[in-house]
Amino acid sequence: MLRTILVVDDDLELLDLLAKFLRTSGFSVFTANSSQTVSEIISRRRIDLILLDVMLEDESGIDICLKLREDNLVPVIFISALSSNSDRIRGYDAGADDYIVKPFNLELLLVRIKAVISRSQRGTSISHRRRSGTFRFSSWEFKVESSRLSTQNGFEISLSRKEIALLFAFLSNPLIPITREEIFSYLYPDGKKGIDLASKDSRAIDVLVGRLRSKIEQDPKNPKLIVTEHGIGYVLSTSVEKIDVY
Amino acid sequence: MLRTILVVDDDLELLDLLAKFLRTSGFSVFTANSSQTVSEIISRRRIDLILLDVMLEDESGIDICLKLREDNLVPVIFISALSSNSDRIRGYDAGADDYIVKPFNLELLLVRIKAVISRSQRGTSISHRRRSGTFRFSSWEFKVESSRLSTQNGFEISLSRKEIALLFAFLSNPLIPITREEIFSYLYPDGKKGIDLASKDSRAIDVLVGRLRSKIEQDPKNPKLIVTEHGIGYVLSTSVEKIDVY
DNA sequence: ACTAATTGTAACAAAGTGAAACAAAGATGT
DNA sequence: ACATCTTTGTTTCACTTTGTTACAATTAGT
Repeated sequence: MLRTILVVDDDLELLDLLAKFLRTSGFSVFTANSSQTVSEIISRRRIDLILLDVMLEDESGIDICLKLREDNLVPVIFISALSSNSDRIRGYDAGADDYIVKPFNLELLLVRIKAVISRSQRGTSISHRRRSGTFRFSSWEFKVESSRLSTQNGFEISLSRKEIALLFAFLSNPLIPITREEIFSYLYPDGKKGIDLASKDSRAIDVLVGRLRSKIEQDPKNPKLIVTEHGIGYVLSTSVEKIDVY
Repeated sequence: MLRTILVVDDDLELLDLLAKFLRTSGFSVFTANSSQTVSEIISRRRIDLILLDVMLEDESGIDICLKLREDNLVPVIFISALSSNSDRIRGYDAGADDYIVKPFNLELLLVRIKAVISRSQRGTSISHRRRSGTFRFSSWEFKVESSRLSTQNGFEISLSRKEIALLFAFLSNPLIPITREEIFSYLYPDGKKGIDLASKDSRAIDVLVGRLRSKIEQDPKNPKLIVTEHGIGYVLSTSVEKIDVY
C-alpha cells in the first residue's frame, strides 16, 4: 500500500529535496508551505504522516500540531533547527510522535518515518503469545497454557499460582537438582521479592515443596517424584515427556 | 490508566535509576537484566513498552528485539551508547519504535516514552471506526458490534454494559493475566472514575468478575474460563478465535 | 556417639479473593 | 413524575494462598 506523507516547510529548497527523496523511497508526497495549505490538504486527502517544520512564517508548527490534535490522530514528526531539550519536549507535548533536528541524515529520517507509520498501523501488545504445550510425567499431565494438572485419565487437581510455577520449574529441569535460588527465580521472574526471600534464609520454598508433594505424591512422607537433594535443593526424579512445549 | 514498562539493562545502577524515575512518573515498572528474564516477564505480564539496552551481556538487544518481533507488537525503545547513524538504523530495522542515545535527558526520555505509548494505543487518522467482528471461545461466541454473547448453537444470554466491557477486556487479552487497574481502564476509558476506584482498593472488579462468571461458567465455583491469578488479577484461561476483529 | 546443619511439618499470621447482603444510582415503564 | 426494576459499587465475613516461626526429624561430618 502506498503511504502518503505531507511535508510542510517554508524553505522551498528543502521541501523539494525531501519530496523527491521520499518519492524515491516509495511514498506519495504532498507539500505545503503554509498552515492554510495544510488544512486544505488534510481535509481532502488521506494522509499517513505529516513531516512538519517547527518554524514556519505564517504560523508555528507547534500551533498547527496543537490545532490538528483537536480532532485528528494523524502521526506527526517535527523537523526543526531548534535542538534544545526544552524545544523537543515542547514538540512532544504538542502531540508529535517524533522530533528530528536539522541537519539530519536522510536514511535515518526514513527509518524513523517508517517506525512511526508502522506503529500507527499496528496497535498494541495484544497479540503476544503465551507459552503452550503439555508435559507428561509419571501418572500426570500438565497443560502449560491453562496451567492445569490432571491425571492421565482426566482427574484434575487444583493448584495455586505458586504451586504451578514450582511445578513448571521442575518440569523444565527434569532429573536435574535445582537449588532454592533457582526455584525463586521461577516463582518471582521480575526478581525483587525472590532475591529478598532468598537472601534471608526463607523457608518458603520448603513449605511450598511440601504443599506440592501433598498434592501429587502417592505417599507424601516418602516422596518419589520430588526428591530432596540434601544441601542442594530438590530434583524431579522422573522423566518428563514434553509435547509442543516452547 | 497505569502503564507497565519493562526496563532491560545489565547496568544495575542505571536499571535502578530508570525504574525509580519511571515509577515516580506514574508507570508500573518491571526490570530485567537478561534475555531469559525478558521472556519470562512478557509471557506472564502485559507490557506497554520495553526500554531495551542494545548492549547486554548475554544477548544483544537487537537480537532480543528481532526475536520479539516474530510474534509480538509491544513497543520497544532502544537505549544505547552506540550513537552512529548506522547503529540507529540497525535498531529501527530490528523493529524499534525509537532509539535514544546515552547519556540522555530523563524528561525528554519520558515524553518520548509517552509519545510511543500514546501512538500505540491510538492507531491512525481514520480511527473512530466502529468496532466489529466476532470472538469465539470455549462454547461461546461474542459479536462486538451488537455486544451479544451467545452459545455457538444460538442461545443468547443477557449481559450488562459493564459485564460486556469486562468480557471485551478478557477477549482482547486471551491467556494473559490482566490486573484490576487494567480492567478499570477498559471499564472507564475516559479514566476518571476508574482511577478513583482503583486507588481506593475497591472490590468492584471482583464482584463484577463474579457476576460474569455466574453467567458464563459451567460451574462458577470452580471457574475454568476466568481464572484468578493470586496477587495479580484474572486471566481468560482459554484460547480465543478472532474473526474480522479490528 | 555426638554435634551441627539441613529439611519436614504444624500452627499461625497476613494478604488476597469469593460471596452474600445491602445501598445507591441508573434505566425503564406507566 | 413516580414506581419499579436493573445495574453497579460497598461492606462484611468466610475462605484461600502464601510466608514465617518453632520444633522435630534426618543427614552428614568428626
